[in-house]
Amino acid sequence: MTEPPGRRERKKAATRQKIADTALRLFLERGYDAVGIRDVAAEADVAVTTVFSHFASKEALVFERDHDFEQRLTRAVTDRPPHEPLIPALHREVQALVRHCTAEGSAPLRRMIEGSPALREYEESMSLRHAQALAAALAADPHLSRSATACRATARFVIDAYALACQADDPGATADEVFRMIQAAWEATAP
Amino acid sequence: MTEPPGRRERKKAATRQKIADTALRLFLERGYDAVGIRDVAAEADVAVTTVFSHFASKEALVFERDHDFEQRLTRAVTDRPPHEPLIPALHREVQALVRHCTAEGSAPLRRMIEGSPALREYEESMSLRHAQALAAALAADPHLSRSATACRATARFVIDAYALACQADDPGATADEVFRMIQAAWEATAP
DNA sequence: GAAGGTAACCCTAACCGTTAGCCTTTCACA
DNA sequence: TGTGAAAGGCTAACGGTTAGGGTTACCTTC
Repeated sequence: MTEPPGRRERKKAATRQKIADTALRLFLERGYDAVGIRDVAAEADVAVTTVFSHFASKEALVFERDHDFEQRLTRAVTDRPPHEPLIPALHREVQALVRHCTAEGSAPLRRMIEGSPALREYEESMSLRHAQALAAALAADPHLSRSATACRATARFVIDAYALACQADDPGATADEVFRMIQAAWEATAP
Repeated sequence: MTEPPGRRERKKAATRQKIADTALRLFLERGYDAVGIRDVAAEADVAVTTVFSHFASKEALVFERDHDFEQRLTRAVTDRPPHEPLIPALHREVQALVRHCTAEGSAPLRRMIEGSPALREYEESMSLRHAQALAAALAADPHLSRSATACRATARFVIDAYALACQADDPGATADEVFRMIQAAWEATAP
């Protein structure tokens, strides 16, 4: 993953990283709204067009590492031991993700996101994509012969659990409680 | 509600309506992305600033009548007969809302919304607000002594049911199926 | 190792949604 | 009738985003 696949791609990755690091630093220093794309570009010493060739939007600069999220959720489904029940596997993974997102170091970032309507909206739309990916993973699992609707609903419920837990006072307990509900909902779909 | 409370307010309402009608017509004629705010303002014969004094954003022009939505959901909770079970009441209301949204005349509008990422994202963020209002209504109901987490989760599940049903091939059956899951989830939270 | 192709990057200028500042008209109410 | 305020208008600008067109640096192939 970190091996050199050619100078060109290494330079590209370095540029991307420099932009992301600079952006996050400026956002945290001065506030998201107070920093313009032109500021980020200038500070990272690249052109504005270069920023947008690496990131689809200003908001995307903040959520650089969210590829993980989707993959971790779907892998919690696809990579679980055979015959391991689905919901506890998802529960465990969500708990880990919630801990990651409510960890000490993430507090300023979290506060920034909650403070910006644009960022909250963007995060919401990411959640929708994650739910769709998770629904696809559920539908593809041969051990779970559930309807497409049941898969889609369960996927959204799991994303809801994550979102609720991240904002809750006691994230762990909240995730536990919501997953009790999800477990019951899932069992109600048994064929 | 439709009585004349003074000329000024009538004129204001007329302006607002004219803007909304013009916008929707132009959007459907030429496509959402192909119509600018300046076009809408010119065609409605008002200033751009007037458009934004009536609507918070371009997307809001499309969802003019969504105040209904939130109120209908919360009223399905607050106005239901005493001791009527919660979930069937919500189920019935969601079915009605889904029928409304998948009716014949709504097809072009629906297609337009689905075709624009900006509109989809906006609708998502509206959903979040609706879920919060519904969660508040659930938490306030004296007959349902459930935890705040249970209320919030159930509210999101209900919104999920609506969203899934609106996009499904068979909206009615989809809502039924998801509400069977919600019923089970809700029962699992009984104190 | 030289030649050609192309990916990454730069610059300029613009588009579009949105807002600020300030002015004019029109209504409500004393 | 006069006065304050709300609704609306005009102009200019800001900030995210993109198009167009050029330059450099890397990879490939001979």
